[in-house]
Amino acid sequence: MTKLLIYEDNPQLREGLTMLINGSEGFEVLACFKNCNNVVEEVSAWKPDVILMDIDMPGINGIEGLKKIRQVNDEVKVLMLTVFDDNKNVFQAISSGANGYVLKKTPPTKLLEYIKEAQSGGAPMTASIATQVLKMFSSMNNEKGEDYNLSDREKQVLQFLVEGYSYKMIANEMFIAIDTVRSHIKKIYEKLHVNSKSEAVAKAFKDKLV
Amino acid sequence: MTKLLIYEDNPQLREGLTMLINGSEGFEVLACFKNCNNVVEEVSAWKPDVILMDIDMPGINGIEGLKKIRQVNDEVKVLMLTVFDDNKNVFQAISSGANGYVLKKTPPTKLLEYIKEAQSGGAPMTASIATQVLKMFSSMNNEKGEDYNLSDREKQVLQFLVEGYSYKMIANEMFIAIDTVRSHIKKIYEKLHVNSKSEAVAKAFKDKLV
DNA sequence: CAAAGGATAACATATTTATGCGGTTGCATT
DNA sequence: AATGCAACCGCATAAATATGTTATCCTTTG
Repeated sequence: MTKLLIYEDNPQLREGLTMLINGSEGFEVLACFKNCNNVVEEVSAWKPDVILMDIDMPGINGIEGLKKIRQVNDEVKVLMLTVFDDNKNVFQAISSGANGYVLKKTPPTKLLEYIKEAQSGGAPMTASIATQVLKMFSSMNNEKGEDYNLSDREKQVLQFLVEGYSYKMIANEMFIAIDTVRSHIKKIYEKLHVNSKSEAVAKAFKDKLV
Repeated sequence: MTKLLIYEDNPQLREGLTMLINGSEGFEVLACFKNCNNVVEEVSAWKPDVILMDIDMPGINGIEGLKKIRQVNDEVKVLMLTVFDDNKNVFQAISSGANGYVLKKTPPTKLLEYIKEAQSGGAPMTASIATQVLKMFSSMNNEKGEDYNLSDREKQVLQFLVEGYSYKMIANEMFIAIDTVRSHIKKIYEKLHVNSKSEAVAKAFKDKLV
């Protein structure tokens, strides 16, 4: 039995969803709310498996509600409902920990499928949204490149630099003399074409060496 | 009618997939190949709607094959098939332009659904993989967090630090005395709770202050 | 108006870093 | 056997950095 909570400000849609879901084998709507004002308490009290969360709500919107939930509960699956598939919300919702993102125009049978998919750890998304997510994903990817072929030891040293260690501390951590640390670092600078600690650190981040 | 190409080195699986798909209403396997050596030509010649691409193949693997395809064709949907749901491949595949990523153990009926979903612009993924994608997505976004409320001038200075400038250079760039640069940097260190240039740089990257 | 805080600047000093040079050892490839 | 290379170590020196203290000028805000 999949237990749900519904957050939706529109009374018609709220009723419609409730009837649809309660009328389906294996699903049960525990409660409905028209805003997220007490979302944390409600989720704690009802312990649902899945939450249907409308995005466009007056007061605390769905994304804010989701964030509140995630501050105290990483387990419950949250399926975002929305009319529009606009980029900004999708990104926000997903990076705030939404488990799925579906349009309200999704046909009833499909919606039930999505709920089950969310419950079992999937990431149900309307096609148009899935495409957006993949686009964002691949566009933000940075296609590293340079190798610099640092030796193992050099990589370790660079790691320590990135973590803010001084030469002395690195020498201690690695059980080598400080002059050896110097040697390594000089080599690293040559290979990365830099000539200061902070440049090396910056390059390490930029080039995803760490 | 959904037209497919299949790339899969294992003969049994290749046959099995072909039979499954050809035996289903609305699907047609145009051709099968056991490697990606001529993938570009083959795709151009057959013009499939969807490609099933095994990841683990000898020679040119599925990811490389995908990349080759994407260099000349952004339209065709590519569904990656794999035995393992290991992180690295998922990331690579998606950022190389895969439309979906499913495990080979996916049951036949589900697979057909996935194919249709891919064709209609969706992003079909096995649940475990979808979860990974969302995790990556949300971890890489991070949403700053700390504010540190650096003043405008301090932000500028930090920016220069990140770009590897020395105090002297910063003083020149900003038309202020080097001692003023010191003052700013001391303030920055206090606010960021660090005490060296490279730590500040690292923190700037980590917290996306730059 | 007074307080608060940002931006500017100077001076002093200890520590750290960058860079040059030199070297030994041990392992793997040729 | 010879070569190359990573890893190790030392010494020296100039430059840069970190830290403290103090002080002026200006704008914002209660």
